[in-house]
Amino acid sequence: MSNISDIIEKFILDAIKQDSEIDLSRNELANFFGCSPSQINYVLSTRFTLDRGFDVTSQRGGGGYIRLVRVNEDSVLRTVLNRLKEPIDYLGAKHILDNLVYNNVISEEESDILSLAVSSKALSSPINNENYIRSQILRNVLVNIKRGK
Amino acid sequence: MSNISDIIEKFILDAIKQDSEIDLSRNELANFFGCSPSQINYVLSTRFTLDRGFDVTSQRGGGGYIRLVRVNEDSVLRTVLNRLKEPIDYLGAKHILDNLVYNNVISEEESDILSLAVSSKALSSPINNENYIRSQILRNVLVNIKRGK
DNA sequence: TATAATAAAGGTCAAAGATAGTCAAAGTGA
DNA sequence: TCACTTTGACTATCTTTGACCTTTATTATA
Repeated sequence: MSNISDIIEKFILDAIKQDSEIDLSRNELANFFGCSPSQINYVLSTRFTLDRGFDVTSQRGGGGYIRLVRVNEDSVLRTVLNRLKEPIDYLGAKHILDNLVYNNVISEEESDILSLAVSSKALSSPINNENYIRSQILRNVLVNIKRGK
Repeated sequence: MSNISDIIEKFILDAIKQDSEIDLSRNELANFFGCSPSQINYVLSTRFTLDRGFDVTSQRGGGGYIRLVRVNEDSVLRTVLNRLKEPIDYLGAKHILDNLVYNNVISEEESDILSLAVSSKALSSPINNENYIRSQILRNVLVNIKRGK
């Protein structure tokens, strides 16, 4: 039970008990616990996952940080998230969105935007390039959102 | 966190909150914040871009200045759609979304959703499969959507 | 007055610094 | 053995600085 990862996990869990969002310094933590910095990544990636209700973002460079956010868990949402571990086609996604609107998890406007964002037109791409797909999604949403208003 | 660039950014944002156009002195600013003058250029070029709705002009020589202007609302969407003909990284997208919110083209909620939808986490993918990316996007959005501000 | 020198801005870019991320290999314990 | 942990070398990203460059205004001088 006394492996460093568990100890670090407890430490972080304790820190995020009060606030639902905290900023960590990878190097400071590693230093504090006398471990390698990548150990912090290990702890985060094995214990602070989406499945367990955590979201991690970070920034490098001077003043960099690791931001940990505790995510809300709702039973409808949990079911949906489970389904979304698998690939899903547009129609399936649409059904899920309708369902979420019905259950007041998201609003109709939010659903509209999301369905544009995940339409085939937005996502089908000859090349697997993140930046390329990103601009395609935004373009698709923005072009169509104007029509709707 | 505490990197000077963020602090300077806040300072300038605050200054331009009242007037939609301000003149800055590079040297004075650098002096005030105790940083190198070129740091000011760094802040301007990374944070006060056209994508974010700012236009920067300047004059050298005695009595020189840096003029910051918020761009005209009408041209915003056109500029953005034009920009989106090219691939775009996450930070660029975020800037565009902020700008669209500022100009009332989309709401803050819509921006929040979209920025989750096009985050690196949502889009980075080992395989170029539409359905796979779709579920990833939705998952990423839904997991984070409930954190009320 | 016209021109040349100097001063007073701001611009550029590459290197150094400061973080964080990745991945594979080695270690550990049930 | 096998899964989990730990480490370190290498990579990626963002920030900060400084040396050198360009432009413009002002002052000195022929």
